[in-house]
Amino acid sequence: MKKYDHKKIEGKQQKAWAKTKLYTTKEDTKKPKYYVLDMFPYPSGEGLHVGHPKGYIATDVVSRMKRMQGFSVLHPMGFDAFGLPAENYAIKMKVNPAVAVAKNVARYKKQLEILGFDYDWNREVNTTDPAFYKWTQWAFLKMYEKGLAYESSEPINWCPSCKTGLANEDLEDGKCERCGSVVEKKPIRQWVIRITKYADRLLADLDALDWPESIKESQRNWIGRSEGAELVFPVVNASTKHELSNITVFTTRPDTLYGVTYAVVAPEHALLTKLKTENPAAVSNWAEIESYTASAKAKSEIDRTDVKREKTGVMVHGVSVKNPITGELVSLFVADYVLADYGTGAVMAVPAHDERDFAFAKRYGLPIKEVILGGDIKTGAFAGFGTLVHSGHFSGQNAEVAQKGIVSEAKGKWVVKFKLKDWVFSRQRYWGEPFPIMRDGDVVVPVSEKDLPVILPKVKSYEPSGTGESPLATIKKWVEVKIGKEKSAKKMMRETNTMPQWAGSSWYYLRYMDPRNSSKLVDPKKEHYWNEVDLYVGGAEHATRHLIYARFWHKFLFDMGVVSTKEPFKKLQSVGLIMAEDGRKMSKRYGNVVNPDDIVATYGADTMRVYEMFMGPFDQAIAWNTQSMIGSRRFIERVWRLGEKVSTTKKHVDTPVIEAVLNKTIKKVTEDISMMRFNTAISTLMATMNEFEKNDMLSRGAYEKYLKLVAPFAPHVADELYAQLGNKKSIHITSWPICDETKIGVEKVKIAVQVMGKVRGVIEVEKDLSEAVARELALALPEVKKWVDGKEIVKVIYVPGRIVNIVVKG
RNA sequence: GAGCACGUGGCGGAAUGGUAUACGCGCUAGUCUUAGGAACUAGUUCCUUACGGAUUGGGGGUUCAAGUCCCCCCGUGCUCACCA
Repeated sequence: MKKYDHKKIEGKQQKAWAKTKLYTTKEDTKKPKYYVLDMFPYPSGEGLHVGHPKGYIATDVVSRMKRMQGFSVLHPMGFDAFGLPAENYAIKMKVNPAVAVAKNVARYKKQLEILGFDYDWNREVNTTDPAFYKWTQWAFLKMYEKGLAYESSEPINWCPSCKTGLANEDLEDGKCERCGSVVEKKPIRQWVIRITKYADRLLADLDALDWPESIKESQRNWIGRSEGAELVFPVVNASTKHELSNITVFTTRPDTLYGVTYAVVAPEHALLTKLKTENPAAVSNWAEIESYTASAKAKSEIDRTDVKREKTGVMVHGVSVKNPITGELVSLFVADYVLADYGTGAVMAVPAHDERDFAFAKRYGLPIKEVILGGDIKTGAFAGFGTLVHSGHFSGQNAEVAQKGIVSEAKGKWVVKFKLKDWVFSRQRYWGEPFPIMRDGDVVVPVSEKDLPVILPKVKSYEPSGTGESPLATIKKWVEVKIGKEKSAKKMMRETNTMPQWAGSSWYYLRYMDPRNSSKLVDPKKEHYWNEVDLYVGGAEHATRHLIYARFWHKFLFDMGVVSTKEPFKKLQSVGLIMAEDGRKMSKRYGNVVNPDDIVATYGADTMRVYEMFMGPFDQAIAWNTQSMIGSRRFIERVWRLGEKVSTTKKHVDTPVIEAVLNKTIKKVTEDISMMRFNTAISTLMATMNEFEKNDMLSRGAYEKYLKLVAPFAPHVADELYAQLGNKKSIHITSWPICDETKIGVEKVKIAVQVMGKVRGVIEVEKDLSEAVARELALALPEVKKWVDGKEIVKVIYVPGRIVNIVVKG
């Protein structure tokens, strides 16, 4: 037998697979389908490091097994390339983003190809391809038609360095996720998507998904549903008691209404401007108030929401607010611990039972009135539900029970609020999908469907202007559109903002089903065939951004009748990060990056694949260790050498022990791959190898079955060895072995004999041995006798195939 | 501060409530080799000369039996964080 030469084998097999179009996917209605999807990469200038392919290897393993199990498998790959990272990179390298992206994509593709994945490259998509983004624009157009996309000039997060507005989801600790700059609040005209309209569905449909609980929990947290009451507090002139206006507060604890000792509005609250215009004389300290609101607004989000900061605020002198249930007048404050964009921007303060109100009241010497017995404010933001006191005729009732009555008596209404904000959808940058929107003066005119796509023009200068307009605004030829041919034709102006990076990735998985369709986003027949994504694998960092946007986009398309499922991704699996050997993140900055090209050259793609699946539990973060990888290489070499032990005579029959081991391995490996427990699948294959090596000869049939189990992990060497046995067909399109349970059962098992729970001996018996015989055998063991003699046997527990436990007394 | 994970040899880790430490790395000894390495063979949780004992972050509990279930504490990681 020749020496194992990974370079030769891997090159040869990859060529053969391409030549025979082994992985070309078809909608085969005679087969069940399986759609397994990777989160497509964002091709950066640095190329892939060994951590990136971990998830791709996993989907490759699953897809190969599924194919062998008779499924028609869709396992596609594409590239997400619009947006800030590509654009900032292009600016830095002084090249056009389109050129940089094409180069990076080519490099990524090459790096992926040498790993021997079974992607059907005929279905490749790229979000920056006009044939693709035509449908991103189309969906936006439909959202606009349905009133889900609207223009707004509310202050939004603005990154001063990237010179663009950002969505809430794009922030990390109040900083720009891309460049780390502290984000400012700035009023910018922008397109916003009413994702909040889907908040309840996004929340409710989570329950049925087969996703990691932690990711579902993050989404619930992000959507942040809370039920509570809106209560109206009249605002009155403090001396005349004359009603000037009113504020609506939102509270989840209306049962504490009797404990309200003051009220607070956010610095941005409309009441202040309203009072200033309508009743300026009612308030005596405008200067103080205005200086406070101005400084609050000037603060960055990060400063303003710092929990450790002491709470500040200013009393609004001259006005009081009236408790809607007691008629009591309490003072009004402006304070920035109340957020303008949550609830109603105004709260009723109950310092006795709310931690934040308590801190504020203590600082400003405000009254604290207890209304719930046993409500310890130190235990959390809110008191528990105890018995009400000092609460009028509600006193003595359970607080939770009393809520309803209090709300109705205060003439409040029950409402549901969400933390989720509408999606700020425009960026003042060049490298993104243009909006299919024009303007005739102030009137918004959507581009008609037949004129899609609106192609992103080539520009000389694509640096951001910082003015709130994108660089597209400077291209007069593109911005001005003539409607009609005659000289008097109307001139319209194109929208010059572009869409955010997350637009294309919100629906790309649908395009793989029908990537070249120019008349439809996806053909309904194909959509019906592939249906939802059966398995989606990617990083947990997308929990609250991509995975929320994509679910929203999908639900919208469902409402439009474009897709037939309510949810896009049936099962989600997170992939754990691969860290560098030093335990830090792999980064050029630290100089600790391991390049897969080098690993493949030295050890081979099969070794790298096996190693990454063997390292540890798939969803756990783990440090790379090149030294440890040698074990995977040895394993492959042992599989290779095992070929020498394979019997050439057809008559060879395996021993019952070998048959049992093989069938158990088939069962375990099949289960483990299905459950993404790749590390134990491989350890089982290794243990099986140890058993095989103890034997003199192995039948060809047994070896072939074993090779099939190895094939998803090490596809090149498995196919090569399979061919060396004289097979003409690729191993990857043969059928997956099935476990023969009858071959497992006959085997004798070693079971432990315990005395008082401590193992004292072992007996080798038939699996279904009767209790009486087991007891007799166990008690006959000298090492057991030693511990039992002279003592009374209280009872004997026998679990067939597992254990005998003798309980003694004395 | 809240939520969610998690804590097992020198290291990565395995274990439907049923022989803890599978599998792999490393290490030790041996074979082969001019040598080194590679490869192969054997050994490798700890204490003890041995008999035996101890052991899954610490403490308690349930059970014939606990790494696994329950309670308390300590530690680590991730996510969210003034959401009324």
